[in-house]
Amino acid sequence: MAADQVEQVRRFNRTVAERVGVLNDHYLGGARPYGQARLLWQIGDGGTHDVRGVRERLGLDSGYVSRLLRALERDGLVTVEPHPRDKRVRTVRLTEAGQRERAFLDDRSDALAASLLDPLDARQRERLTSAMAEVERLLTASMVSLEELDPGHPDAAHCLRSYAAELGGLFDGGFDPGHSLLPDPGELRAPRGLFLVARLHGEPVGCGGLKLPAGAPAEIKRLWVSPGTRGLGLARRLLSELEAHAARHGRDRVRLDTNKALEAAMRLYRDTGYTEIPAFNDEPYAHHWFEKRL
Amino acid sequence: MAADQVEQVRRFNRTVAERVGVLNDHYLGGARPYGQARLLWQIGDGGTHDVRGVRERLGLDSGYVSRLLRALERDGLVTVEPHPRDKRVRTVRLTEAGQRERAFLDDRSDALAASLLDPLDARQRERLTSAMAEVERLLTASMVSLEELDPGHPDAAHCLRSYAAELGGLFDGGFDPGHSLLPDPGELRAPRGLFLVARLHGEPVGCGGLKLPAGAPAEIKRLWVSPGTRGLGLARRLLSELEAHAARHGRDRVRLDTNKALEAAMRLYRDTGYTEIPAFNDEPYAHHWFEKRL
DNA sequence: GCCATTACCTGACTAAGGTCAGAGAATGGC
DNA sequence: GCCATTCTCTGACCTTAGTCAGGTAATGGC
Repeated sequence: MAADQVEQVRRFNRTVAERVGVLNDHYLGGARPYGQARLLWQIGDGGTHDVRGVRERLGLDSGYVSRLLRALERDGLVTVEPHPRDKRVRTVRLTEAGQRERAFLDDRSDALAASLLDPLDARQRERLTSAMAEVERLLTASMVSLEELDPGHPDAAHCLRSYAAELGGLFDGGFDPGHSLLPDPGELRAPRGLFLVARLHGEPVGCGGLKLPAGAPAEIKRLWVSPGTRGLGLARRLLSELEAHAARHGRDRVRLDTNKALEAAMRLYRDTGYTEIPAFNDEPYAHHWFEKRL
Repeated sequence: MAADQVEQVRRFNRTVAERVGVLNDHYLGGARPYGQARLLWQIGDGGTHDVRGVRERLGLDSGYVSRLLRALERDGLVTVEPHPRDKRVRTVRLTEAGQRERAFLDDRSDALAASLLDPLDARQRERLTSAMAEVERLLTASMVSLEELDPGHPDAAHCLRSYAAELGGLFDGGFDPGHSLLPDPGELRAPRGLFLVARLHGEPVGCGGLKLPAGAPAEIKRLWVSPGTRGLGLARRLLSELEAHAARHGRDRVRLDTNKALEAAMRLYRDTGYTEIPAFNDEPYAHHWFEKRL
């Protein structure tokens, strides 16, 4: 890794995290302690929420949240009631005053953002916001982790279901994995193959499988990226990781088949060094076959 | 201001401040409390520093710093000694253990930065770091504030000295403000004119003066931006602010003269709507004269 | 030599953010 | 109906990051 890139990231962390933090304190501080504000924000704007769920999303201690809720209750910003169906669980909702407070915090946040944009001219604002979007996008991409999972794992299954559902909508005549050449994802289990799941904040957001048939090229299967995380280069990363696994298992070629409806996928294959070859299987859903030498 | 830009800035603040913060805690937390780490960092890598100076740069309470120093001293990371020439002042320096600790924090910071870059491919790293540099640059630009100061104010005087020193190096035959048409910056004092100083973190980093002669167009003088803050659009901002002042004082034209050595300045003038006109004064250091209708 | 000022230290205090170990009530599986 | 589990709450406790009001020693201007 280039040292000047590391240095740039460090400088960014220092200046931005610090300066934005200072401004944050200036604009939002004083109004309400950070913990309470976070809670207020998470509870949202009117609906009821399980305390449990809120706690989980914020990753806070149960006792701590309880105390924060008492504080907000004392100030008349929230009401807490037992869940109608499970009286162990308690639900929380904002009162009108709570919604006003939340709107106030919202305004302060807007004011903070505006104070950053205000001294800049139109062109600079444009450049700042698009650079911010880029940083955000790439940081998000870098928070995605890949993990080798059993295809039967709930997260893997989730991805496979999403994959099938999406293809069902795209292919003429739908898609039924039971009719494909890979009716059983168990073929993507060691030692006959492997299955990778990509996660963002713990949620599965993509997957890819590799078949490792004995004495034959490895084969990419079930490459999928969730709609919300496209454009992060995730498919490319899954693909290159699967290729690395294939190489580690002694294969010098990787093959795959794909459907004509999957144009973005085919573009990816061509961009990353795959070339189209004649059909090497009789997968009913495939129109194109590709190969790459590793 | 565009609402979607405000929204983008807010999203950026949330995700970046939070995510980088979390990673920061993960990598740097536990090692040493933030306050101590900051102090350790500021004391630097071997030399001695006045406690006073360190405190000032970090903007911390004297009592607080004293306590932090005691803690670092207890851990054998720093030694504190009276200043040889002024025994009220105390100087602090890192011990060897302190330097090791600082190097350790340094490594952790590098590891943090690397952990962000690591999952990305070369192209993405390139894009991330350049977007980070852009964000940093523009946020720095937006932290610059303009203030109307008396030209005799120490910060104003600092800018004027720097201006003269720089021109002295650039012009054939040097530059002596005493020989220019504005020997006395007092002409840039209300009601005959005004003087703006740009500050970044309190330090003066640029200036610009406006002469408001009765019954004549306003005149831009002494426009200067410190070398370290060039490329932030600061000159453009000073210029447009001065023009706004001129308009507020009822002028419909602004004029200025400049030296042929100041190519960047002339580019700026042309870019922002100035057109070259015949000499309107006999300024000995000028080769070009410009005017803009407001 | 006096005295205001400067630099630092100490003690007392505060608020926020958080952890941990139960207690108590409700629930679900058997 | 019993019992382990789940969910929330409470009390006790801790660390960090400060702030504020003096106190002490050294210094510099007069």
